[in-house]
Amino acid sequence: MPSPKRSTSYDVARLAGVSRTTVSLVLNNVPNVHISPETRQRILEAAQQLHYYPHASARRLAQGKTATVALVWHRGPDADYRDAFLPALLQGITRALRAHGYHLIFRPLEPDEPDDAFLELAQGRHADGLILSGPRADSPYLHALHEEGFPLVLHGQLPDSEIPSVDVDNCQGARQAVEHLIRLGHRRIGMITNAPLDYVASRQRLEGYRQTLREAGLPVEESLVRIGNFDEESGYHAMQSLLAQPTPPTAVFVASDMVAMGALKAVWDRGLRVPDDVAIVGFDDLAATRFTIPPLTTVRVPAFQLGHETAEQMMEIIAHGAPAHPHILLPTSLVVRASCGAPATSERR
Amino acid sequence: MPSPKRSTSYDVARLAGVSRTTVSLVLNNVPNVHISPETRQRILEAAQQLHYYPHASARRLAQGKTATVALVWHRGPDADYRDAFLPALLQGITRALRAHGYHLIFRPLEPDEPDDAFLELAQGRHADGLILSGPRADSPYLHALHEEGFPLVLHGQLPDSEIPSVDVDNCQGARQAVEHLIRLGHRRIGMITNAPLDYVASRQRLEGYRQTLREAGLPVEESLVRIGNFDEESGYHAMQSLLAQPTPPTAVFVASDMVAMGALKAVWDRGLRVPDDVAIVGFDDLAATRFTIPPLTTVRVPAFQLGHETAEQMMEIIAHGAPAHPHILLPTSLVVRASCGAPATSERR
DNA sequence: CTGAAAGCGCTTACAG
DNA sequence: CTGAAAGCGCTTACAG
Repeated sequence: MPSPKRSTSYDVARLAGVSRTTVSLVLNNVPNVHISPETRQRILEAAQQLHYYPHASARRLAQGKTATVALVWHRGPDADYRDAFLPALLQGITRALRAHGYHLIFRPLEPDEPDDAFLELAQGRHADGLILSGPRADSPYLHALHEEGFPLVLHGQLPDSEIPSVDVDNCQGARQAVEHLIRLGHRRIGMITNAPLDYVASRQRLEGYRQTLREAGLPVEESLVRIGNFDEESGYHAMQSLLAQPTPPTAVFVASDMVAMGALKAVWDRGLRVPDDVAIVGFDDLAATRFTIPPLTTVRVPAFQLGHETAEQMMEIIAHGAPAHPHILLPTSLVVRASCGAPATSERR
Repeated sequence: MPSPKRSTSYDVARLAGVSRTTVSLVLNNVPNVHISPETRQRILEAAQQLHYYPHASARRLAQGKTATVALVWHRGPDADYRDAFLPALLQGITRALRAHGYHLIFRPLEPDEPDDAFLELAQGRHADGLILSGPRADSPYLHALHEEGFPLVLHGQLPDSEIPSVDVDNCQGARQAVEHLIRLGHRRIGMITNAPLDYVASRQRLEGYRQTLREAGLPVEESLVRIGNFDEESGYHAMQSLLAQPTPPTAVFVASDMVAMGALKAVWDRGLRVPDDVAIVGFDDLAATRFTIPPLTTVRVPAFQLGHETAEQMMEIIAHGAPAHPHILLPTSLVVRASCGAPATSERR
């Protein structure tokens, strides 16, 4: 059964004895338009009585904007990892958008979809702007869209891209982890990356690790670095390989919690103990890190703030064109638990 | 700078030398309308040459539908718990919607928002249907919306509600957990609920536990039941209380993984061992359960399928009105790890 | 097989 | 301070 006929602004105008113009002006609270309080009141009452709600599609067409932003969520080999941040990120994004009266379209991009499948959202003007999370590369489509002036914000980074972006400060995060280990007295500190080095975050975390060693006057030995690949298994093998050396590291910075869980297991399986034989610091602060043995010291990624800041960036672009600060990096923080062997602040189980 | 002027169906019509009607017919592939292949071809080429994409807002207004569904995500005291399922659920929903050409609006409802804040989506026709996840109660608003014939699907259940729903079979899940413990030889099996009993899922899981004991000829003792409250702390206290009894249970079904993690800790802190002194089976199959000590045997909730089925339910309602099966329950499955003490299939660390 | 015209329900200069 | 009219860009009976 069709729903009872919706009332239109015309119905409200007739009932209130005014024109549709006036109805629109009043209901939208248009500023600098003085309308007598009585008229205003009459219109408000009529609208209420008729259960009138402006039709979104009609508004959008007339206004030429959708008051909607879309989040394009790339699913890659790091899907599990990124999914862990999705809820907090979404909360940050939607909270910020709501404050500006915007809605969010969520659009995951499956691995089997063409890389430009999300363009439809922009070309068909389903949204006024696109937040792109985890794009693989700066495709020509993306570039063209940006050149056209269509509002775009990257969550994450693309090398040499002019598209505004918001990301976590990967280099700083790595520094916090490594500085902490140095402060605890470690001199032979290894690293397992979160992912292959064609990922920007991977390179940045590695660079942060190297910088910190250098500044502390410690040697940077390539033999202490292994490349992780998102999952526990990669961490397991990487740690095995590190421990198999003649002089293994006494501490390892693993740039991903997921990878770190595999690394933890590798230490155990070799009959060694964390943190006594090998100290470990992770990256991300996933929920599960509180339940590992021992609980994992890690670098916290502020997912909610990332979402919030990304959406605010978008709002600024929609309102004023280019943003004041096109490339934003959010600070990380170290969460000290037991796996690093810092006794004072650890949360031992 | 404003983007270069978009071309309209009028531009395409002119370039192809036809009317806008024909353009629309061709581009939308309207069936049972025969148009000469040459004309068709000419229109397609014109559209491509002009980079023409139909304007979504105009289409929506003309067609009277948005091809959009909104997911209303209630954030309550169980926010952390539900967030764990969000990524897989979203993937299930969007995958199903996409197959029908629909988009998804994600709309979290914060605790401080009025309970009917989501109505705006329906009243303003921002979407053609609403998926409500975790509504607290069958509010009059909800009822009115449903009476009007507006497409509504519940993810979860509301007692005595006529609104179509999709949920996991909580009772079956509880049975699988308890039957497994009985099969392992346990006779004194306790239970800690996932939440207070005003939550439907809580009541159903408790009922499944009781039924299973009864059918196995085991006594149903209220002294072996405790009420959990979503978080680890509640599980910690509940388990303490169970163990403090003269004859504590040898196994406990904890109807939530999060609560079960607290319960695990309580067992350890009392100097007992899992599963040797107390066997534990959880519920949900959260990612973290693989990292607890020992890894948790648990009842798997099929989050992706829940999302997929919910969206399919919505599509059916939008297409044909009332669905054939208004209340759908999806099956759970037992994931055997180490905490239950079943040696054969355990995944010991 | 194709076109002229009305309509979807708003907003917004433009007059008065 | 308020209204008549045009316009947003499509789709869809209705004719021919």
